[in-house]
Amino acid sequence: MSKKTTIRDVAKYADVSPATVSYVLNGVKKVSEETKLRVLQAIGELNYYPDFTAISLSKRKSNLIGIVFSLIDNSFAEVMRENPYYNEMISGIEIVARKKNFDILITGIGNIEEYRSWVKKRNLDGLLFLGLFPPKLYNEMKKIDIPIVLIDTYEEYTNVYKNVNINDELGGYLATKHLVDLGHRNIAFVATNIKVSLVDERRFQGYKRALNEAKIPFNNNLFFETLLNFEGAITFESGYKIGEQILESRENITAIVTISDIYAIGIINALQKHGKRVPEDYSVVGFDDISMCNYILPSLTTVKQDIFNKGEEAAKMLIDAIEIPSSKPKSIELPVKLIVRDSTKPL
Amino acid sequence: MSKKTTIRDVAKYADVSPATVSYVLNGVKKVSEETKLRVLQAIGELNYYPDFTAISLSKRKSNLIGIVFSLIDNSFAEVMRENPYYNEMISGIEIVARKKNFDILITGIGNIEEYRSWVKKRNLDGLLFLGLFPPKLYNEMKKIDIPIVLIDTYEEYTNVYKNVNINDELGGYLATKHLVDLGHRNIAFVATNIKVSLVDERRFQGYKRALNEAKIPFNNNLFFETLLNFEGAITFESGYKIGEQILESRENITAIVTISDIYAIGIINALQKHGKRVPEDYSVVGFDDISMCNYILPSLTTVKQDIFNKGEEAAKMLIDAIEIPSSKPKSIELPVKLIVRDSTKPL
DNA sequence: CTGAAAGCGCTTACAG
DNA sequence: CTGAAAGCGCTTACAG
Repeated sequence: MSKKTTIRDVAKYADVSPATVSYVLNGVKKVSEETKLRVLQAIGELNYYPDFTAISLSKRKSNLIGIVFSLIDNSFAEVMRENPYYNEMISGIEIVARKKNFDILITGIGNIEEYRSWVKKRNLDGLLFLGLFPPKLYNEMKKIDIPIVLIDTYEEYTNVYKNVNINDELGGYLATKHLVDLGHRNIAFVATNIKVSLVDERRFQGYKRALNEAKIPFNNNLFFETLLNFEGAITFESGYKIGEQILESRENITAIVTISDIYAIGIINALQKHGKRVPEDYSVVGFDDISMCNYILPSLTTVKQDIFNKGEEAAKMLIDAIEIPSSKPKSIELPVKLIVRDSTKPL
Repeated sequence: MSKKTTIRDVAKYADVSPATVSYVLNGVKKVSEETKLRVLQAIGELNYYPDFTAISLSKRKSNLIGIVFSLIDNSFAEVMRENPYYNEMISGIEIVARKKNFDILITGIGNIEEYRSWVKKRNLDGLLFLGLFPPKLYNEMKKIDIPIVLIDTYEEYTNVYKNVNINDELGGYLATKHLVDLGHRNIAFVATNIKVSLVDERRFQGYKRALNEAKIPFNNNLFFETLLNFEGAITFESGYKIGEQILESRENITAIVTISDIYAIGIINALQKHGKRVPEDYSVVGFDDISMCNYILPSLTTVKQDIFNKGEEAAKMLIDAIEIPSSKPKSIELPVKLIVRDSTKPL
């Protein structure tokens, strides 16, 4: 194996100093056209690629973005495993990161100590947080002086960090309004946990607004939560269990609003396995519009959000913040849209 | 913002040289118990975290593993987007990487030039390739002197690199045998492209072996391919289209073997939308056993592979190779298992 | 057992 | 417009 080509080799070859090579590489200072050409040619002939590690060390900038997942069982396994949601998001992030010459590092964070050491060790330029984290972590974040963009989080943190969200309240409203318009009155709402997930809380507000407008009183027996703490993932399995609870309910439920397509699919499966039909017996609305929605029977009515674009926007925001460090906290709110398919029908 | 704590600060605080701090950090050479204690304490009190960038530069080792996806449209978007397969795999990789103090960098590779510069720039310690790449890339790989583990690839490359696979031939055999045992004779086989994907080719061999054993002649009209080149992703959509082709077939097909659950689900959807029933009119077998298989109706009979474990094994193999560079090319073949659910029935 | 010094491959005031 | 030199934060022969 040959020795690595360094800036010094290029300098020697082009008969200039390493500093000059660095100048042309960085487009800094005025280097004469003639010299620049010689250097560029040397770079080409020697097949030279600058070493990012060295650049990071001397520039104090790594061109590395960390994507942080909340953890379960010491791996982001559970969170990502079933839900194509995260695939899409990461895809969006990656595409803009690469365009801007950043690489992405993915990790799950199990505890604060792990987080702290990880960020410090790697000299990350910026961080993207996906989803919900324990409050302690947000405090820890403040101590670390790099740009952070939060995705799918609300409330107190919003005022401190940048973030990108969708109009969750409207999403909950549209889903519910759709069912109300179809004549449904006993509409269940299925969330993870609205105390813990402010995203779900907003959607729940939208649900209540739609009921309110239709003069339908809120009935707490129609409200279902799947999780008790931060450690829950959205899985088909927990959707399925909620489906069974709905079957046991005495509230004469005819329609169901959920905060995730995964839940909706799990619920529908439970209903169908117990001999109920969708949408004849129950109308069901999902949330997200993952591609699968089109390929189950019945196809799933859902609130669409552009997850890929969410990833893109978050990455752009972060990279902007990295490049112009003065930028202030701000929020982007992306639109949502109701997609009507075959899992809902008039009562 | 306070200045970063360096090894020098620690050294000063503990009243030793930076070299000594480095020794205790690396557990190298014998440092006296007493000195070591002082250093450790200084590290704790100053809240010191070694800078990986600096370590990388001086050790010539980044503790970074690259996960490389094959690309479409300049992002790994399409490949990953619909298929939870990759989630699981990455989860498995991440969990062992983190345990061993490696971080993972994710990228898609659009062209060779991009690949080359990416690997060189980042001083990656090792590479994991997911899926299929153009032959040119394999040649390029050889030139770069770092450990590589290929996942889901076969043939000439196998002899050069390490890789982890499953017993694909057996998978194809088990799926087909199951249908044969149920009395089916006209069994379709759906692949991406067996010229391009040796994985699919092996499964196809298994399919033919099962037919052979049952004295059923191979009928080329029962063989369906979805892709024409390297650029295809496995999507519900292409499964759906194959489903429509199957409906149009005059071969009196009663059963279908596929190389992916995603295809199977797309196919079933097409069949159902056109008024056919599964398994009454068609028995369908998937491949992979993604979690969704349990939550569609009918639940999907499939060939299970442990994707998570595949990721773990690949990461272990790679890290071993990084730590003991002498290790030779080798292969791991993971088992497969038929999971019978409701999408298949006796003819 | 411990430390001074050179080096990893780049960047960047500073001087000319 | 160009270069010598110091520095980024570590590691590692080498010497003692």
